[in-house]
Amino acid sequence: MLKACWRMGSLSKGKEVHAHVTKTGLDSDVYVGNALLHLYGSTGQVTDARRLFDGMPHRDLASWNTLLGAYNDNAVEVLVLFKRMMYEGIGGDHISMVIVFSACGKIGGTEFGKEVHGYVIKVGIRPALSLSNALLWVYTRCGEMDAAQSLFVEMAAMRDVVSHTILFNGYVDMGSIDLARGIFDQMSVKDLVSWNSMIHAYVKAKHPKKALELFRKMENEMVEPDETTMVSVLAACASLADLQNGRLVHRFILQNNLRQDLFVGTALIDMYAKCGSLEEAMVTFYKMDSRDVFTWTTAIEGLANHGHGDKALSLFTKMEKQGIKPNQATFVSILMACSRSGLVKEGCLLFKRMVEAYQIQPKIEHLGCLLDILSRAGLLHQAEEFIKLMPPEEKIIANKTLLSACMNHLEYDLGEKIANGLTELSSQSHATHILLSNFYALAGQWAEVAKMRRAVKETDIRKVPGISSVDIKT
DNA sequence: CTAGGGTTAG
Repeated sequence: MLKACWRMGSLSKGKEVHAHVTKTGLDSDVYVGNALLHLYGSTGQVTDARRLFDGMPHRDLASWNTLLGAYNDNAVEVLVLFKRMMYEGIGGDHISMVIVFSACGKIGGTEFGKEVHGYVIKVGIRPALSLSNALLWVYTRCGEMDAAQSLFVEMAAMRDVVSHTILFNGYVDMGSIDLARGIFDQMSVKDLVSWNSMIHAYVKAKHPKKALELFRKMENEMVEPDETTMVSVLAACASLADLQNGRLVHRFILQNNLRQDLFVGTALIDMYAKCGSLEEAMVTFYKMDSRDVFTWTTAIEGLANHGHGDKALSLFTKMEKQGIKPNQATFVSILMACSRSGLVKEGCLLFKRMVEAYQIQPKIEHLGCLLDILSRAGLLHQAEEFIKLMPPEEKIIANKTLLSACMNHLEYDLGEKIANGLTELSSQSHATHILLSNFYALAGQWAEVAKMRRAVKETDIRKVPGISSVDIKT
């Protein structure tokens, strides 16, 4: 009965059964208890699962494993619970270990993983395939590809699709995409996940054409794509700015009855916006029946990139009204919108709100946007003050931005101050010398210009084009 | 009861 409930994912029916079982006293049975645990765990009711577990008169290993499984999204809780298991003298089996290893991989800590590995050897749990795969995953997640490779070799007799996929994804994370492809091509059995992984790897590595090529190959081999495939393929179209192809993919999604979930919807919005069709992006946005912070941020970014700062702002306001909490990426988009559209006051207020109301630590992207906003508006002294708040390693680039702004606004005095600072701060970079040379030329300080030209010649033998002409933006 | 894949940012 309870099995039927969890297969249907019906929590309410399960609760009815739970009540009935409690009345008849059947709930003291371990099997019934475990079934209930699974029901709550699989429907995301982790707190209920925990309460039930704590109140169970009898528990067996399956009860512990089921609770571990319920905590699968919370790696720290898994490790805490496992420590308690060891403390209470409950020896885990290979199922517990798979969950625990997975948690170690998510946290990325090798120490605990190694500790657990030692425990597995000590207790003598047979390294079943699932356990070896989980360990393989821990190694790849911790960047220990040598260890992963040798474990993979040890597993030669029992490797499956999952082992291969874990290994080549490890190489992808290291940036060795060709190595990854080599493993992928050698796999005699490929499933949906391995295809999706390899396609996505090309998208991540900025090889969108190869991603699309592989997608076609997947179709030729009659493997049915799913939503995850579509997200990667849409991202590939977006980075190629290939609207025709993007529309074809959209049609493909509709024709094959693939779900337009949050991921697919967001990828569609991004694709249309990046391919230049803001209208289709916004139609997609408004058609979606649920939207999360990614969806909103993507739409705001699209509006910003198309120069609609005002619309981006009102969408941001709408988002807040709907109770969606913006994150740091949202603020990058909205500040970018302000910077592009010259919305000085709004940009400053939003920056303030980000720090004060949302307690988001400004990252260099945010600082850069605000600096841009101030510089373009000619608020150069405020920009100068602002640079003082930036981390030292960003000050050079920030001062270059400010110096360019000084040139655009013909602010020689401040410009000279910045230029002097830059001469001291800066490494002997070409770009800096050229910028300084241009500034001094604009300010009519020919002695300094000569000095900078000499510096340019010293740092590079190559002739730098354009050095003798002064670029004045009008 | 367990393991591998997906969305935002010059």
